[in-house]
Amino acid sequence: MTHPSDSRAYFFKIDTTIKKIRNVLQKRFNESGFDLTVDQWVLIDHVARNQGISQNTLAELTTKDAPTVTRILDLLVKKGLVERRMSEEDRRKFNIYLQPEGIKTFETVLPVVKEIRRQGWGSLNEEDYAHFVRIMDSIYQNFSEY
Amino acid sequence: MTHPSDSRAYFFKIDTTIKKIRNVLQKRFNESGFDLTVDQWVLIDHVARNQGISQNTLAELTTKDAPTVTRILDLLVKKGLVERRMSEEDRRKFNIYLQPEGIKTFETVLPVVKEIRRQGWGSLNEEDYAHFVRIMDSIYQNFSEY
DNA sequence: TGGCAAGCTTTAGCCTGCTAATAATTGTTT
DNA sequence: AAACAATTATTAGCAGGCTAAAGCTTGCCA
Repeated sequence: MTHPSDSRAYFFKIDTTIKKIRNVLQKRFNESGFDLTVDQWVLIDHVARNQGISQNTLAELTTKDAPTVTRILDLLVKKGLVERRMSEEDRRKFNIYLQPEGIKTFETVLPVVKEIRRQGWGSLNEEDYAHFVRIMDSIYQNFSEY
Repeated sequence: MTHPSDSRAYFFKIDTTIKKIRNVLQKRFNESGFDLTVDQWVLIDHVARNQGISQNTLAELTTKDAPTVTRILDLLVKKGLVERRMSEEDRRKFNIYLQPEGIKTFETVLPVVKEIRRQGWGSLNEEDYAHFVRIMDSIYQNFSEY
């Protein structure tokens, strides 16, 4: 291999790693009795930190597309974790709020997620993190034209 | 942030990066008139390099699950790119082969994929690649118990 | 003011990822 | 040899990612 990019390895490695992370999260959720998918958690996490956020902004922050946000919110509403309120200023928008049950879920799940994050990072250090961020951002930027 | 793992940043960054890569690949496929999804390409790539491979092995190599491999192969067979042949030694297995049309597709698409790999890696160097591999493998290993 | 473009959300349709269950075949064990 | 376990692939069902198109609402502009 003359240059790293000649191998499919780096696409594959990223793909494999994120799959692993998602699997571990989901399994831990299931073991813990959380009736929640990883992506449902991602939305809850963002809503908890941005009560009243619009679906649009939610989509931007999570890099999910609008239809996906709609569907995940449908499920969360059905579970009673989240509420859509018509925006006062702009009737095209919904403001999304956690219901009491959603707040409870957030507070219950967050420590578990944090623990998994720590476990995944393991003994990697600040310098590794700097490398990681620099490399991932670089790849992203190299595709910024798209 | 006292420790990198306290932030959701690294899960998110990996997720965002792989999404970006997939989007770029798919758009370039579409622009180039390839009637092919990224995951269909991944299977073609592996079959091209391992003619006669079983679906099971294909699943392992691509870290896809068996049902997904079944469905993607169904599509590739329908497109006439790939062929399932019953295994002689073990009638539970299929051996997968590229059809002439599939070989043509492989040879046409490969240069485009290579170009995108190079573009994504940009001016990152061998040392960066070593960091990248070490960090991603480390994360994966930290979850190896699962 | 009336019309038209732009923005927010939803719907529909396809593809992929995951689990659980099933069918068919092979391997093992007694 | 017969029963049982393991392996390979498929089917079904739910969830999420993507695009395209539609319905409302808002903003702009003539």
